[in-house]
Amino acid sequence: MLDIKIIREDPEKVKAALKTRNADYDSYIDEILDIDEKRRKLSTETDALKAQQNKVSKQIPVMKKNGENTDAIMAEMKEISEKIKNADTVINELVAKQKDTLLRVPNIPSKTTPIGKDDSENVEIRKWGEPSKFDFEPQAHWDIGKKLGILDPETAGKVSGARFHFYKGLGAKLERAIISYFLDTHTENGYTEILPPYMVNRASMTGTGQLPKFEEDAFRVANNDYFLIPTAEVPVTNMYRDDILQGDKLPLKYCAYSACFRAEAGSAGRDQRGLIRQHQFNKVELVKFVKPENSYDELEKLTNDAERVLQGLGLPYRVVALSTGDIGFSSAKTYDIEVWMPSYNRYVEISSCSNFEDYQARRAAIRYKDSPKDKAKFVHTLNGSGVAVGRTTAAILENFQNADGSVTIPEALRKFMGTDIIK
RNA sequence: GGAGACGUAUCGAAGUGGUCAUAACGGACAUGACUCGAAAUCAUGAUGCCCCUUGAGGGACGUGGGUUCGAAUCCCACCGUCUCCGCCA
Repeated sequence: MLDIKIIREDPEKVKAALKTRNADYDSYIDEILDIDEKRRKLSTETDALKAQQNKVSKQIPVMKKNGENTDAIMAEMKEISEKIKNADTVINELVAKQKDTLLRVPNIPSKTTPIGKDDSENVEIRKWGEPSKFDFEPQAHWDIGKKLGILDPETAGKVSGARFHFYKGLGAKLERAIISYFLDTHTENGYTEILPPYMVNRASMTGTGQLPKFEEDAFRVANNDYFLIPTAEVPVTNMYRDDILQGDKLPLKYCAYSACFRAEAGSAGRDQRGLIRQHQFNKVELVKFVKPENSYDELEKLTNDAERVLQGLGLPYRVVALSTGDIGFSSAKTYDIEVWMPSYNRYVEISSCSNFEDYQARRAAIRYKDSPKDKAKFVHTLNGSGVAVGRTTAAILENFQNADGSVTIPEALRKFMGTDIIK
């Protein structure tokens, strides 16, 4: 959520900044300002009435004690009371409308985010390793998985539906090994491990920015107002919703494995085969709560921490800075890490590392104080996949496949797998 | 699922319709005294948050409604916590 104060101060600047997202929020900003003006005017008038009400309410018991008649003054107060009630109803409506509109306006991109209309204008920052080369015709991971008997989307189609998978035997064990390897690496690197709830309430989904605008992307539980989490970012970031943290405890660093659930509305036909786009997938997420002055350094570190696990597996990847037209709704700056995927013959997103600055913190009211006397300030929140597990499985199957259809297990996973090859 | 209790500052907690939410009382915290230093003790002191046209302004007692001239206090709904019973991995 943007600070209403900066919108009030310089609406044109805000509008211009949002236009770099290749979208137009002018009407939202105008509406917010219009409501704001009405609200402030009415609020000031009503506050004066309330001041009078408070004053007289203190006089009434004194008058009664002195045996004076209060009928006239109470009748007068009843009128004021009515006026206040009516005005408060209107104010509440205005506040709700303003908040709802404000919640639908995305974050302002960082000045360091490259300007661009969409993903075609993302900027490659660095590469690690070289795209895998084969002296045979490489197969896609869905074919490898099927032949090895470790991936079974057909049965999942019967049991659940499209975009679900059964992992079997060493396939299931590989997924579990990757999760363990990721978590071990991050905890050794100073992140505290969290296993969060997979269902959260509406306030949490609003806090991180999934609601109110993107409800169709989420799975909602029918008999509760709960949502299946699209990422562990949601429960982990909301751990501190409405809290004031101690400044000397920052930065807080968490890593969390969770299953993730996405409706994938609007992606019909894309990535139909394999593990790339599923309704349910596994992911290890990194989340940080930091002081504003450090947040961009922390973003670099967080991205490096995510890269570390790919390096450990020997998977070739590149890092790109997303352009203003491609960054997510809540983000000010995002680096995507893309792993080389032979079946796509290109790099495919496996992690997205973002600095939200105070956008989520303001929505979720996550603040900190350096000392008890200081004014509470919003923290900056960051998160990034560390990294997507299903896509890692896919990348391992494809990049480390052998001519005979077997797959070599990366060294780092062998202690979890108990084998060096799936065949 | 059934029954009951409870949600007030950093924590415990008092207040159960009015002129103590500048929130009693206690702890924690800060400063000082005592001490080689600490603990204990004594003294003093500060303390949150939100809104605005910054005023001897307004809001805020889990959240949202209602009753009333006036609600932390009474009523309703919801959320959460705890205890007992039932069920259950």
